[in-house]
Amino acid sequence: MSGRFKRRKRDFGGRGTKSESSNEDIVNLDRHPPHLRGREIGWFYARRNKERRKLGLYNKISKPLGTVLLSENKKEQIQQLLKSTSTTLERDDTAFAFQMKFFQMITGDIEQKLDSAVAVTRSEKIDKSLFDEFDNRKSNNYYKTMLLKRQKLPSFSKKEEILKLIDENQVVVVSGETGCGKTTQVAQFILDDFVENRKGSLCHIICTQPRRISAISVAERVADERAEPLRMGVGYHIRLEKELPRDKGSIVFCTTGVVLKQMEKDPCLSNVSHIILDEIHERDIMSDFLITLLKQVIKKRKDLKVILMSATLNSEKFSAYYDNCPHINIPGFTYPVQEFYLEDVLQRTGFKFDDFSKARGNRSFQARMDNVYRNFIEPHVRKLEANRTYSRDVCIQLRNPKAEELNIDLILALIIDICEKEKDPGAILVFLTGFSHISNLNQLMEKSGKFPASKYRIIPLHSLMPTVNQRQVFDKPPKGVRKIIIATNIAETSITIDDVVFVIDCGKIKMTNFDVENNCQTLKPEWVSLANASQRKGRAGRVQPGICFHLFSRARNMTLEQYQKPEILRTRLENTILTIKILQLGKIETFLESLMDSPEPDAVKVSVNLLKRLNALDDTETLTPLGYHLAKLPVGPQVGKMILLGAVFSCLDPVLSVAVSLDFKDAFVMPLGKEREVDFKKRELSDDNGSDHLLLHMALNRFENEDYNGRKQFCWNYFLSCHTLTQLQDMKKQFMEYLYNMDFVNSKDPGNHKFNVNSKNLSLVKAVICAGLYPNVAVIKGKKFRNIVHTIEGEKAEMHPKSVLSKQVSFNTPLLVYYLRLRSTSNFIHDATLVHPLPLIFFGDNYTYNVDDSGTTISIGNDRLKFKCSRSTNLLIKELRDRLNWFLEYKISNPGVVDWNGEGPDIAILRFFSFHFLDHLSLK
DNA sequence: GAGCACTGC
Repeated sequence: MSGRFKRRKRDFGGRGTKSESSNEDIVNLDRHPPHLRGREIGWFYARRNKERRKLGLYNKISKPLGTVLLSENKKEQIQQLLKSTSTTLERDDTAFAFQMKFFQMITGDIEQKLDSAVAVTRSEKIDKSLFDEFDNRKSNNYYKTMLLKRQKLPSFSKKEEILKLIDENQVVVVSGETGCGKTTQVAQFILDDFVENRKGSLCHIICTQPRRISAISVAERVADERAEPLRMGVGYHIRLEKELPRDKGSIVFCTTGVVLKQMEKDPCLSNVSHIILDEIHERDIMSDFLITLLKQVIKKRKDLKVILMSATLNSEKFSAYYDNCPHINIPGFTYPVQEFYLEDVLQRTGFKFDDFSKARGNRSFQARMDNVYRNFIEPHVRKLEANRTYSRDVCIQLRNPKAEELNIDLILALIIDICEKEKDPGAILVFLTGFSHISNLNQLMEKSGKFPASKYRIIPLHSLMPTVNQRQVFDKPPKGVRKIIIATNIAETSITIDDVVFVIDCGKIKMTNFDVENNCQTLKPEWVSLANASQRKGRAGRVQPGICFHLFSRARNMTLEQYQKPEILRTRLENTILTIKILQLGKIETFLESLMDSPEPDAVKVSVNLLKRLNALDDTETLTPLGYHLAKLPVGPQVGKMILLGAVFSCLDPVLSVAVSLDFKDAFVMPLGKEREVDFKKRELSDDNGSDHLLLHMALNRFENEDYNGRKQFCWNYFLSCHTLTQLQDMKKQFMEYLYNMDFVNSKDPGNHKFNVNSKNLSLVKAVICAGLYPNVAVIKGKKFRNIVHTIEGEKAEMHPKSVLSKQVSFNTPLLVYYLRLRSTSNFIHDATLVHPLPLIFFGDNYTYNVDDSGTTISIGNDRLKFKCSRSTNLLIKELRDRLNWFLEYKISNPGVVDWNGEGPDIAILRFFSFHFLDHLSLK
């Protein structure tokens, strides 16, 4: 048995994969091939340089970044330490015991677990009490009035048909537009039917919702309709908040993620009789995942009923996916909304675009695109000309390529026009793409002088603006005052404003995508889908007939996609892959191929490779002990690793603050026009510590240490959202629960001193952040920081202006780690922490060294980061690094609270590492 | 010099 768990040469960071290039021949050529002409030559060099950068051949990363120096005194200390700890780190027996336990946890598959599924059990006593309760309620006056209202909903007329279909089939698709009442009624139909037939104890319904707010509000609504408080027959369960109803004879509204997490423990969904998946047409990852997973579950649980609910458009797709299961459509009810398009708006306002020939960026490219547009629009304009429904001017404007760009002046003209001509005093809701457009329009409206406060209430609405939580969005304004809301697509689903009568839809939406080739996320405006356009339109008809203006032509409307791309095709897949693994769904590719829409194999490969590099998956794509823990934590793998190391290094509180802020969202708000002030306050709070991540810690830490009034004041002073900070605080507590269940901590208070021995040691906290975020490393390019950095993948990137580092001018290290790189208007790194070389040398993967005439060169991460040092320094660092990584791997495989006051030799290494080393290493 | 929107026992 000895040697089975021998100290391995592997890094804690895991093995890496060699970078590959399909263009090696190009990279190696010095000059372009002679047959190329003109622009082709330029493209050749651009492409070559990009490839070279990716291979690390063409930037300063290829050279050593400096020399690592250790003082003689320090060397002496390390030698002592190595001597004193050399014999004690092999603990084969305990490690092996854990391995066996772990092996049992990760092998096996979901089929086995499903085999043990049992049907929901019946209790006649409960059946009777539920029946009596229901019978009593029928004479309750409030219930009766609510019932009258419910009976007016279109879904009520289909009640018997829906029940019959569900009774006769295991899977049913119910489709219907907003207003048909399917979300609130279908679950009640089922429950009431069971109760009335004296089998209420057999009924426990889960209904999933894609958003937290809808889960709560639907639950409250349904409980109200049943004239009972929450937690009797109706409840909800979302992350961090739950009001659960009784076990039997009840309905729970959950977010999809909650159900998926529950299925990690109980894939059979024991005790559940019906699962309703609502809003599945939105195609978010979690419901796509659940739809596929349920396909396996229902094979073994024949008594479990699945009801898929979607919008009407495309609902056949879901039915087809479930072997053409029966499908019922409920007609919707909303007030009629008249739709107008760009040509109508131009006619109405007489608006004229700028001359399109004015230079806009890359001229030749633009000229080509302009031509494409003119060819596209010409047939449509010809038709309009023939019909003579629109003026000559309108046709001229439609031919202008600028007609396809988002034009704030046009929107302003339209708003003014509505305000002048439309007698109805209803609110106007404008859909824009983002912060800058909202800000611009707001300014233009102010400057125009046509919107005095006495007659208009203008409300910008964006997730980063404090207005989101304010009442004024929903309040009906006084008589004679018109409300104008300028919003992002937050007003499409998340925020519902009832008194809207006019909608202006700019036709664009910002979408994230995952660019596999460049291994980065993108955020770019795109045309809306028909589903978006119709959702936006629907916002005008909630209380009375309305009008919707789409700012694109009818010709463009014909080309729009029906739906947005499913989320699973637009995002990184690390979390999805970990979920597949923890649910024991077998081979990653096989499961992903069985989804309704499968991600590209390359996208899967990129994510699998990162997970291997993080040492979460081994070469056979099996979870490692680290991977097992990461899959249990509801965060991305890098943030999860950071949390685990925060526990081991006893700096848990600050690391948790950073982790939850990165994974959820930071708490900073951005009132319109206060951008500079916010930046200033952020820098003040960050105290020049060279880290956006520590800033997140500072914000939460200061908040937690204040009393109620102090918190309010603090949030006000530093542009922070009290609500978000409280949520973050709750999330920290939730992670303590997880860590407690995993045995990494033995109490649930994140501030407990036992887990925060080193929390004031910010160098150590930074090192833990670095260990988590690796391999997201970048090198600052010049001596003077001009915001330009190179990632170690060889991508050129720019520091995002919101980062505190974007204003910093001098640096004591050329290295930084980051969480998010997002390509929007530029390739931006959104957040960063400056790090010294040593944490990278210790936590990076693929440590190698090379000795030649010029001395010793250490390199990290497949030769992407190089440092010079003396021979003896290299040997010491290497040995210390091996010990540390071995110990960390041991700790992860054998979770337990690290006793920092203990005298064990392993503690000696951790203590040495955290107290004596991190900032004392100089780089020349 | 810039920030679509969601979500996790």
